[in-house]
Amino acid sequence: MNNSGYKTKQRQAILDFLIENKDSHVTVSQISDYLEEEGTHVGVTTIYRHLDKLLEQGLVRKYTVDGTTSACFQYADDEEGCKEHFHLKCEKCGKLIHLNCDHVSEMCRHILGDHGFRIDLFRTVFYGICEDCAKSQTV
Amino acid sequence: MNNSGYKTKQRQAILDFLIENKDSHVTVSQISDYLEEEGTHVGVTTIYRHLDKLLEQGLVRKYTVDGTTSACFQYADDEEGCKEHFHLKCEKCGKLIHLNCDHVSEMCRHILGDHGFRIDLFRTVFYGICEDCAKSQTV
DNA sequence: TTGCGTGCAAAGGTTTTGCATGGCA
DNA sequence: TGCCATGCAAAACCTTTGCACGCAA
Repeated sequence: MNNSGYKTKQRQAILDFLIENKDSHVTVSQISDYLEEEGTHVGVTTIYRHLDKLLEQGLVRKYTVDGTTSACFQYADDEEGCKEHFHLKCEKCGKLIHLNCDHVSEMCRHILGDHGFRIDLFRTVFYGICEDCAKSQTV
Repeated sequence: MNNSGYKTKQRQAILDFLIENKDSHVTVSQISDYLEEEGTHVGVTTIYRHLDKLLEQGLVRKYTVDGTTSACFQYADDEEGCKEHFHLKCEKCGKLIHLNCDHVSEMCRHILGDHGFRIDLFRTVFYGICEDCAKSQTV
């Protein structure tokens, strides 16, 4: 039943990094760059292959964020909190804000209950203008 | 004030196809293939460039759908109201739902008030699964 | 005629595949 | 030892850019 294959240092390094960053999402190049800096070189081929396996096992999620060219991966923490994770993307400065908010979670349930639409939280991005940019713009 | 440029048969052919398929989304290669079959060859470069312009003008929307590698485009009709309501995009059937809902508007104000983020309603799209697809999927 | 529009080719970036070697069990 | 894992190189894609030519106004 254990289909996770051999225990190798590459697999562990990738998994460690994903877990370490489970509150946000990372790209393959980010994983690659980080491991390189750590002194643990892992070929991108290996990273892609492990991510594919982890996807099948449901240990990570894959999604694309509008405006980016590469896929994003995030460790799939099965515990409560992580499913209520939203993204706010500032159209001005490009900043990506990770938002945990009860109001938004509730709206989500409302849309499912009253409109029958199940929102994919990991894929949905709110576009707009962040606080900092709004300030500097108004001036 | 008319920034739509010259009237060319390529531009018209692309626009026609988008309008014809305004109920779902299409990829660049689908546009290219269709026009090729129609006997109207249009280079992909031209298609990309027109789509970029149409995006700027707000005449089309751009999406990414999980499982696909290429971007999806959809004609944006009824321009008016779209600045005042949300959009739900079904990842299964491609349907675009225009949602007028007080709950959601309120959440919008909450995000502006408590998180300082002004959501751009025209650009923001909620990805997910619509009621019909959810039913047929569960069987 | 003027200047944008077009399309080919090439470049840039991400992801996948082939194949020989390396390493876990 | 037997296999899967790894990583390099190359291929396969999607998208963008450079440049010369075409065409709308």
